[in-house]
Amino acid sequence: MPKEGITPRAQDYSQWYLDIVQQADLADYAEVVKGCIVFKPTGYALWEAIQRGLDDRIKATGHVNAYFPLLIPKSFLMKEAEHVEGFAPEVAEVTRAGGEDLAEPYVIRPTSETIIGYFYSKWVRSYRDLPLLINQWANVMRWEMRTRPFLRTTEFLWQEGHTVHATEEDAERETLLILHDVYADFVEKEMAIPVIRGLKSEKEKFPGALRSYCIEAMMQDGRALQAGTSHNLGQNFARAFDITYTDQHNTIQYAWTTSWGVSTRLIGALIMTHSDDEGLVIPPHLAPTQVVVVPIYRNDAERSTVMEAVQRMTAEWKGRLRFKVDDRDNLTPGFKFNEWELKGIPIRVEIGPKDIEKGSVAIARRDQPGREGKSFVPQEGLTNRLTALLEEIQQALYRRALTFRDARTADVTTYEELKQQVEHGFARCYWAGTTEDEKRIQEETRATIRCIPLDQPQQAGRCIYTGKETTQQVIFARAY
RNA sequence: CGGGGCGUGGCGCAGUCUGGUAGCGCACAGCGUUUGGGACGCUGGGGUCGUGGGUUCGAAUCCCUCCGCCCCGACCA
Repeated sequence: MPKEGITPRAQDYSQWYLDIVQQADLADYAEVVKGCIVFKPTGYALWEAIQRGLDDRIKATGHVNAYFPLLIPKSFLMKEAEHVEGFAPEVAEVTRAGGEDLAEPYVIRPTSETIIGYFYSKWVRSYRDLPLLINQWANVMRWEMRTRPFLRTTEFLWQEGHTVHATEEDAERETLLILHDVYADFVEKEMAIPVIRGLKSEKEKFPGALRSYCIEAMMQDGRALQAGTSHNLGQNFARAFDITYTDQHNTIQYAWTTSWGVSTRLIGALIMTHSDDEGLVIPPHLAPTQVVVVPIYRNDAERSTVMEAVQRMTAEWKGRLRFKVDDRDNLTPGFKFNEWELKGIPIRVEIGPKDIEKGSVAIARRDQPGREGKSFVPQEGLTNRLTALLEEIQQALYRRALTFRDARTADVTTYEELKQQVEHGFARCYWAGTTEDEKRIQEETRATIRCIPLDQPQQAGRCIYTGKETTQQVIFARAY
C-alpha cells in the first residue's frame, strides 16, 4: 500500500529520503537560513536518544564532558598546515561585533581541535596530568556547497572528543577504544546498523591527523555513509599548540592527541538503513516511543470500556516499555495506523470492543508493514510478549541490514569489475596504489576508498589498479 | 562554481502563451453523521500572486532589475 507523499525508493531514492524526513515530521528546512534545518520534536527526540546512548559509553570509557567557545580566533585555525587547508574554504567568519570591526576576526568553529589545543597547552604540565579525556556536545558550522537534511547541513550537532596522551601507543589505544567500544558498539547494538571498521586512506583522512579510523555503513542504494570517525592526531596539534609535558625523567615531551566525533548525520544513516516506502522505521532500542496504543470504539459507552481496559493494560508497562496512547478523538483508527507506521513506531497495539470480549489485542510490527505484520494475541502475558517482540524486531532489523550489505558487497579483481560493482554496492579488492591513483579512480567512477578494513585476509593478491602484489584490501564505494 | 527547475492562502498546484472581479485539491474552524487500514455532508475563515521599477484605462499575466529556494554535478561529517 503506497503511502501518500512518499516517493517509492525504486523510483527516486533521493526524493524518497527527503519525503521521509518531511512526512515523518523529523525536520523542516530552515528556509531563511541557507543550508540549515529545524530539528522538529520528533527528529530531535531521535538525536536525544543517540546522545544518551553515546554519552553513556563515552563516560563508561572514562571521559568527562566540558564545553568550549563557539568562536575561535581566526589565527588559531592557521597554526596547523593541513588543518587550514582542509577547513579554510568552509568556515564562516565573524568580522564585526558591538558596532565595530574586530581587530582579529573569529571563525565559527567547524571543529574544535585548535581552540581546545590552546587550552590543553595551559592545562597539561606533567605526565601525571595525562591522559586528559574530555568530550564536548556542541554545534559546529561548515559552509558546504550542497546540503541535505541530516546528512550534510551548514550547522550540525555532534559530539567531539579531544584527548591528550603521553605516548603514541596510548593515543592509538584511545583512538581504537572509541572506534570499537563507543561508536561501533552503539551504532550496531542500538541503531541496528552494521558497520565496517577501518582505516582511512591518506586521501580521505582528517586534515592534520596521523591516522583516521572510521565506521562505514551501507545505505539502501548501495552507497557508503561514514557514520563515525576517530583520529590519532599524532603530535601534529601538540606541536602547533605547544602541548607539552614533563615526563618521569624531567624531560619536556610533546604530547600525543586524539579527536573523534559523530554527528546528527547518524539520523540520516538511520533513515537510509531501515526505512521503507511506508515511512520511517526506528529500531526499538533507540525508539523514543516503542509501543503505540490505538483504542477503537464506536460510541461513548464503548469508549469508556475500551479506555478502561487500556488503563489496566498500560499500568503494567510503566518503567518497562516506552509507550504512548493515541486517544485523539477526531481521527479514525485507520488514519492513526498509517500515521504511526509513517513515523516508525516499532509496535502498534490495537484494542477494540471485539478484543474486550475475547480478552485479546491486535499487535502490528513495523518491520513488517501493512496487514502482514498484524496478529491477534491474548491480553494475558502481553507485557512479556511485547518486550520479547521488541528485541526480536531489533535483531531482525540488524540482520536484514547485514544481509543486504553482504549481498551488495563483492570481491573484485579487475578494474572493470570495480566500475560495475560501485554502481550498486561495495567493491572489496587488493590495493597498492597511490593517492594519485585513487583520485584518478574517483574521477572515472565517482567511488573512493571508504576504508581499509581492520579485518584483513592473511594472504596476498594483486592490486586492482597497479597489479602489484599486496596483502592489503580496501573497500571502494560511492559515498554520501 | 557549472547545469536544470521553481517562486500564486499553511502545503501541493492551475491560471501567464492570448492583460479584464484570484481559483482548485489537501489542511484548518464550526455543526452533524461516522470510527477494526488514510471517513462523509453542509457552512466558514484565510492570499502584499518573491522584490523594485516600467508599459497600460486596467498587470499574477507583457518588458526590465534584483532577490530567494530546490534538484543534479565538483567539495564535504
